[in-house]
Amino acid sequence: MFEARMAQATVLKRVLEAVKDMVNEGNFDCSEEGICLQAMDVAHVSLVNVLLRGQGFEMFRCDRNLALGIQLANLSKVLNCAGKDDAVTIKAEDEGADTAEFMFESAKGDRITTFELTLMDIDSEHLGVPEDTTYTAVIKMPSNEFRRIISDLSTIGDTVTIEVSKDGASFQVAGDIGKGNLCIQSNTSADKPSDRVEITMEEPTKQTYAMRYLTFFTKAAPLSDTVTISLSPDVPLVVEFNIGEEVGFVKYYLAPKITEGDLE
Amino acid sequence: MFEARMAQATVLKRVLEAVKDMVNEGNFDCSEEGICLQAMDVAHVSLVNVLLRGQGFEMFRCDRNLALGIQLANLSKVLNCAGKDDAVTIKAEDEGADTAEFMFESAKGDRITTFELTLMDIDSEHLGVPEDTTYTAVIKMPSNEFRRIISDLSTIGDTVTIEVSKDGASFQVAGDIGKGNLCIQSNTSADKPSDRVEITMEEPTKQTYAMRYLTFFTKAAPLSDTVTISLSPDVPLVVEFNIGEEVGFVKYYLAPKITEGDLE
DNA sequence: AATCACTGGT
DNA sequence: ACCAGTGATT
Repeated sequence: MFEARMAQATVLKRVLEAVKDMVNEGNFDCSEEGICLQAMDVAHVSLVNVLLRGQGFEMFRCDRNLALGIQLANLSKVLNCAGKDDAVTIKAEDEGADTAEFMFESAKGDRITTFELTLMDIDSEHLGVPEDTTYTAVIKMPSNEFRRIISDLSTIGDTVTIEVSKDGASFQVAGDIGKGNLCIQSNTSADKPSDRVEITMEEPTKQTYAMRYLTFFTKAAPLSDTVTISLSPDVPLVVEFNIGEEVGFVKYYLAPKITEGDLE
Repeated sequence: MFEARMAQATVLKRVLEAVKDMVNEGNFDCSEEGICLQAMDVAHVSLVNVLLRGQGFEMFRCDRNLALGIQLANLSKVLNCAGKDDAVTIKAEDEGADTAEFMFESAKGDRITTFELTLMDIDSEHLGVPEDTTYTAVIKMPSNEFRRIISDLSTIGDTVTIEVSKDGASFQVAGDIGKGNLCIQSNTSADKPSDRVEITMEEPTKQTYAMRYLTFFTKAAPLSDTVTISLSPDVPLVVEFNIGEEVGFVKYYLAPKITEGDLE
């Protein structure tokens, strides 16, 4: 038996908003640790890794590990039926469950909605989620600022070069109408901690990425006030949004583009 | 070398909002006087004349006259990447520059964005901007009120007749669903000077104009609290928005429609 | 009043 | 997946 209750269904809703445009289907791997989803986008270019820890739930019970194979568009539809302040309870049988139940309860308890979502068998492709990598450059900034940067620059071109040097971090783009270059500096003294920008650099780093995927990644901004972007030469970029203090995270990975500079 | 810095990028942004729907491309003529843009709409029916005086800038340096040929949609895209309180600096080389640089600096100075916009050669068609004309009727009113009048009346018909007489100014429209007639009177005693309406009349004047272009003209309303509309029989109407005290202006010209009345 | 963020619709 | 309209916020 698997059963978990989350006070804020909107958290789950936002998680789905953060992945559904990129990934069609995935296994929600339930274990004592929590619920984990790892999947690649349709083009197998980028990877998303979601964890909702058991302790982030009001109630969490997982007798045996199980994988709930879900069409994300369907779950998203279901979650859109949750009210503003609804709590959500997820239930599934242990053995060969072919449905999962999602129950929404309004804050006042005067409305209960349940959905049974048909599960599917999904091959859990082996995904090489990079672990314990150290990065040569890390940028922490307000997630809305990151979203704005990507949205602005995407009007100019479809690849972005991120360069971290002692001068700060710069986002560079080139396209038909011209070039753009946006620089930000560390700002560790903003009034609100969530407005702060922290750029840490082991060594100067410059890599190029496909804008399209970074645009997908910014869909997770509503989950978190801040985002952390970690890069190193020739290894996948990580864009990480933490959920609550210890509730979980959404991490995206994206390999850099091979640029002419790399061939020299 | 041309270099100019304006404290409020939003002024430039609004100027572009005021012209880009009407005009596709134009030369920004830079001289010691300032930056001037004159262009006709795509149908060559109306004319827009923008001046940003050098003294309206925090810094203005123009060693030689030069014409920056710009696709207005592209510049508008770039300006939309400016933050709310950003300053903007425009730079171009003197000789055969094929790009212009637009640099935005956030108020706190912790974010700098630069764009290099590709320039193009644009034939400066000779535009007969009417000068030193005296008008038989002039209406000065709050720009939002003018915007509202045009927006309201445009739902009824596609031409508007403006009539200034000793009774005030009236805007008349006729269409399938009926007729509209909106009258305003001088009101020189409103608390806020910008709320005042001043109608001055040399002689009674009545002319008809295409609504479509007046609607374009109202896009400049965010630039100025007040608008001045000047008309005379059989010469182009002028709709003028001043920018700041002495920063510059946006003026639109539109020839009256030949109406049956004129043929009598 | 204007800008931004969010939601819902195409 | 994008856009536009609406609502909240400064």
